[in-house]
Amino acid sequence: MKRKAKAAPARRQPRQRRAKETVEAVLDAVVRVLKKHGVDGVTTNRIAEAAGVSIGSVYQYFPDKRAIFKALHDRHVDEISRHIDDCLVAHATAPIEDFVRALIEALVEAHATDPEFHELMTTTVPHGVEGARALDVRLRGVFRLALTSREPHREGRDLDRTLFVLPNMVEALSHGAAYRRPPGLSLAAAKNEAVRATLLYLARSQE
Amino acid sequence: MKRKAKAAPARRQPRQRRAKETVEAVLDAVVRVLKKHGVDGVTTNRIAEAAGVSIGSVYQYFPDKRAIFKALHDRHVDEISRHIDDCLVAHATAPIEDFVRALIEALVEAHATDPEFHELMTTTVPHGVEGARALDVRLRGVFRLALTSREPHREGRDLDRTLFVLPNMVEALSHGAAYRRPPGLSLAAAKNEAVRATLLYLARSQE
Amino acid sequence: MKRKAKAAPARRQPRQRRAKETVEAVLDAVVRVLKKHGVDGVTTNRIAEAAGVSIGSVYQYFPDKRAIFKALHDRHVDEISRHIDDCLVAHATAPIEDFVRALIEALVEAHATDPEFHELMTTTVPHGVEGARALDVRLRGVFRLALTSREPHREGRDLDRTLFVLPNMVEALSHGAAYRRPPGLSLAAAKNEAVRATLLYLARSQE
Amino acid sequence: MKRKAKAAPARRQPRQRRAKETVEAVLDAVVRVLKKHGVDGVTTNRIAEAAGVSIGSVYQYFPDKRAIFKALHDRHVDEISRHIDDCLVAHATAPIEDFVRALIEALVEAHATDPEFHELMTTTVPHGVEGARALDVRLRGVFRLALTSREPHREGRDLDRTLFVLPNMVEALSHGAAYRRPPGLSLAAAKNEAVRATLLYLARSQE
DNA sequence: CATGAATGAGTGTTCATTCAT
DNA sequence: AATGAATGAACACTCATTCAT
Repeated sequence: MKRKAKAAPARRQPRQRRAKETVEAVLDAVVRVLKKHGVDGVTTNRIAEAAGVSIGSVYQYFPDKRAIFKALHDRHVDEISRHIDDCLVAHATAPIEDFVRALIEALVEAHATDPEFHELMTTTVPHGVEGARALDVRLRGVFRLALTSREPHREGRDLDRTLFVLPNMVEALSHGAAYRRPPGLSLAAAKNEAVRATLLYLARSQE
Repeated sequence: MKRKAKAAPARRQPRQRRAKETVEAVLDAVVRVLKKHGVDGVTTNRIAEAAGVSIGSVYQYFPDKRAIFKALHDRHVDEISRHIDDCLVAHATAPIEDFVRALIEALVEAHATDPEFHELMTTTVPHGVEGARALDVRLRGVFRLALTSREPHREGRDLDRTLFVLPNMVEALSHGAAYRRPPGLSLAAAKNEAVRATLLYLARSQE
Repeated sequence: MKRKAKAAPARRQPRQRRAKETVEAVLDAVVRVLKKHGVDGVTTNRIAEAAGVSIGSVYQYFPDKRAIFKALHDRHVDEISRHIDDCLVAHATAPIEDFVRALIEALVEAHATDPEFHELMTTTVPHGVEGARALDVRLRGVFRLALTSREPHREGRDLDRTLFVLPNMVEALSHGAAYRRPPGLSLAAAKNEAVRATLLYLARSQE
Repeated sequence: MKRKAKAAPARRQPRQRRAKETVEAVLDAVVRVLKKHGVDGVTTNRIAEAAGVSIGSVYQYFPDKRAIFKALHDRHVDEISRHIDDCLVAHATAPIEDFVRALIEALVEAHATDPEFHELMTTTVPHGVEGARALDVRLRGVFRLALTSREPHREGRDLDRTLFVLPNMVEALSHGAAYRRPPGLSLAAAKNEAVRATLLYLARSQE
């Protein structure tokens, strides 16, 4: 019974795995081509070659070139989102300060791994307006959760103000620590100061 | 000798005026084309048409297409820089808090005038890495001046940390107030909170 | 000896039936795709999908795309040829006028069944030069037979002239009656007039 | 006065002449490429090269490839139409038989000049359905005029029937004489027989 | 034999740039 | 200096065809 249902997944699994692999290979290839040839040097054929697949296969998985860039941005957002979520659940019951510290450290870490790539992505690769907002919106949602679960009485104007400053501040300082530090400031020092500044604000956010 | 240099001035004045006008017309045209056709719809011929000049004239003033985008970014940076400088001199002797407040208000104002354009510029128009850093660097210089002129004893690590947080914070909150507010928060409220957060940090920046 | 020839038949029969079915399915699919997507929309993959077979199977029966179109044309020519032959044998001893009438009626009928398809075939689907001539040549042969069997003395110039006009006339008026009638003329009326005009010529063809 | 009005045409004339020349060069190039490389070998770049213009210039005058083919067909239809019109006015007061004879001779002549090209056009180059009908419709209009101007009392069913047969017959026999003759029949003989057959029908068309 | 994912040569087309007028 | 027709390198993308499964 249910033979079909059983048999199908067994075969679709490798197919989906293959697809996933190809998609990943293409996105990784974009990064490599981007670093080597610059934005204007990123052609679909070059991507295919760098990915080790045929140009036809690229178009099997992406409707057009823009979709490739979009997928790359989305992958980044997804990765960051995963880190954010991990922090959220890991410090669900801990003081919010711990969560904020962990969050900033995770974000800095994520962007410091390959700052060149991240900077190229945000400054040269065209990404839609909504793409730029995605992380901001997500961060806001997470902070809303983190705050209201701990201080259920907070709401309205006061909360809105805090939820305006926190995401923008955390994102800017994380990026800044990763690749916009003043010369002479270490990554660790920048990270610590980012945390300190954020907690400082958080402590007096509801005045 | 120097005949050329002597003969020219009489005619160069009008010529330079004409040139300036054309350059401005082209840059304004880019903005219009950008809004109407999207980034991918910005072609040099379309720019020329929208500017009311021939494509040949565009190339009289810009070596290539990238230069046009660069000039547009530069114009924006210059405008912002002018605001920053104005604030700096206007509050040279006033408490630093007054300067910070005026600065943020000026920046928010500048970006709130045409948020659609500014967001398009930062998210869709390719701008070199150094272009993205220009404002950051400038802001850092200004803050260094503002701080050291008032508190000559501040220096080293402490100062670096402050000069890391302040520019990133001010820029992010200014942009955020202009076009990344949470729904339900007014521009004025966001601006005030941006100021409050910044001053909060500033007050305890040297701990 | 002839082992292969002996062993195969038992299995070849069903195989050939299967093959015939697939070929027919493919050709029918071309017609459907042609009507729905236009000539430029006729891709081999779309044909395969519409035929309910894999693209690989299509290439099992057709060496390349042109062969598919050729087969479609051939099928049409074969069908028409069958009608022509039927008329020929059915009126082998009858007056030639009866044969001509029956022939034209059969041809009109054949093209009036699906005029859209027939018009698309002749106007948009590329068919080799020889393909276009096939029916003309066949028709000429049939008329030669029909005439010489009845009037053995006819020959030479006179016969050539008649064998030039008749095929062209019959074909043109048959197609015309099916899908190039003036507005306001019924299919039946056009058919009758086509017969009348042809018989008129035939009656005085040897002057 | 009216200086502008006078000056402009003087300059637009050469521009339009140039445009016309380019368009003609492109269409002529298509014919050459078609004969040398076959339909599938007709690429836009090859056309441009054969025409001695850049591919960019081709696209200055034609929106896409199909438009090039369409223009080629249109040019043919226009040329034929001109011949038809010439016959019409040249024999406006002469007996209709003279007009028909002149018409067929003109059509045969027109297609016999380059039968290879004309046959390729109708059998291999994709042309829209309406394109195929254009000449038929035009011919019908001309015959209507020729008939009603001479025999004003003809109308209705009778006229419709005649206007169905004549265009189809004339077109088919003209094409046939040009490149579908039976082997052994000269062009002149075919032409004469085409005329004879048409006049035969015309003489008894209103029975 | 059937399948359909993968291939990649080749195409139509764009658009930044030039240069004769 | 201004013009804008002409250029052609280069690109995104398609689709006939193959072949491993």
